Amino acid sequence: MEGANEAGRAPRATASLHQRIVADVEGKIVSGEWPPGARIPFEIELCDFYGCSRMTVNKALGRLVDAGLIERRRKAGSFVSRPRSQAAVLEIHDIRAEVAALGLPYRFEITARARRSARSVDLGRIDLAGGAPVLALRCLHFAGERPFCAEDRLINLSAVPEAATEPFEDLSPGAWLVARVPWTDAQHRIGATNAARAVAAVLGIDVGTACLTIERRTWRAGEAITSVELTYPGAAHRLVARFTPTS
Amino acid sequence: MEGANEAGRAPRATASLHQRIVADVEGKIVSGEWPPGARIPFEIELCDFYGCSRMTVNKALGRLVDAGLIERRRKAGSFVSRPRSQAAVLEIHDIRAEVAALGLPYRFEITARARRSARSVDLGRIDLAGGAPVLALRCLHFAGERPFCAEDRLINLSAVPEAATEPFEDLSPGAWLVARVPWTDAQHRIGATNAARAVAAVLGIDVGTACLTIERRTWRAGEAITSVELTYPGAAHRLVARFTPTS
DNA sequence: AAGTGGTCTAGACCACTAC
DNA sequence: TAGTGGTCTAGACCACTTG
Repeated sequence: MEGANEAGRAPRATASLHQRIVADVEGKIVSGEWPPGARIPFEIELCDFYGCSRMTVNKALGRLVDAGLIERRRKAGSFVSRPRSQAAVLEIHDIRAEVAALGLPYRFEITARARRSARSVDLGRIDLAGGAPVLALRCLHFAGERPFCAEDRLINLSAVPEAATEPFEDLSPGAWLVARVPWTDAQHRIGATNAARAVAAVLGIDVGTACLTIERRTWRAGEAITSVELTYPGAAHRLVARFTPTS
Repeated sequence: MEGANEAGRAPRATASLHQRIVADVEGKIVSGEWPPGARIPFEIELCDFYGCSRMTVNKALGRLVDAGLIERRRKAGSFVSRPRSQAAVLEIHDIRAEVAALGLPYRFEITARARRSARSVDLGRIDLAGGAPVLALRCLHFAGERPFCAEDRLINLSAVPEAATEPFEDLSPGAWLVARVPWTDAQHRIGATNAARAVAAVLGIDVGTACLTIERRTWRAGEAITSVELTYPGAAHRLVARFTPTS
């Protein structure tokens, strides 16, 4: 075919044509040349410009829709999106990896462990019926000699019965669960609290020190798997998130 | 064509065929039926199964690659990805929207405003050469009668000269920037700090109260746009993030 | 060497919607 | 109603990688 020889295998071969179209249009948008709300060329115009078929242009523009950079309306055309809510991708690293990133040796200790039926105090933390069997764990993570993070976790033993007999010697409860139990949904709540006496004691900080708390609940197919509250000494820790374009 | 009549316009018409293929494969993966590392059917096999052309299957699998659910290797086939790092999507709402979500009336006040050349103290906060013109703003956001969040912002006037004369009457500086300046990269740091006297005074809280701090820096094409530090009274605020599968 | 995915085409029909 | 995007096809060639 003519188009294939003319543009599809163009000398700048390394990138495919639809990738080049994506990059070109993206460049026009982020540079401000095509500002939010502007109409970008119709598919047919881009076909002429790049000397390719409509499918190729359509594929490229489809990716830009997925990326949230443009919106398309039949008969009207394609328009540069107006940014709506920004979304940051917060990577949830394993605590071992967080400590390793600091260049410090990592270890953890299980400081409390109890198998029990879910009590009323648990029900606010994990999405269970009263009386369901749970495993309650407390765990302290160290970076070098210093406590790095205190963990308070509930595991739903109906969903993960193997946890009852797992010693958690090599892998921390979090790492063990991630490796073993696929999750389909989860929720985070991130906040700041003044360290209560008990937390201050285990973390080796003064009472009242600001701490970053991360509460994470995980479900698989609607069934609660685990709920964990992580407490980091505030001065010693920052969550770092990388932005992604509107999505 | 035979395929088009048989499956393309099937009775379950509402979703397109490639969307249905995406949903089907995604279901097999998240349900665990196709565990991480498993090979999924070849394109040709899926073509037979759905009675469609290779392009349609290819489009669907391409989306799953983008979503990080599968990886594809020529000659070998397509495989369910092994989860790497978990990532939570943290939605960065406009503060007005956050307050509105609480059902409270929103307003903000600009409490300080200065145009100056970047000083050494600024350079740690924003990615600029010394002497570059910046706009320094302090802003207080209210939920009802109570202070909700204190904002301390620097704007690079080389990148956004219009900010110099913008009164920020209708839109807060953050909302104004989001609407006006497309960003290409940004970074967040989330931490906890004990309220210093100045912050405690403006937020109406006791000195030492744990506060959630969010530091956000934004760039466009490598040029710093703005840097903002938001301080929320810790007890009054939680960041909520929703999990997404591996990405 | 064979088989897979990666890409592209030229055309088609349809649905939606702006005019 | 006309024009746009949404979707799909049947075939083709290529590049890569595994066996």
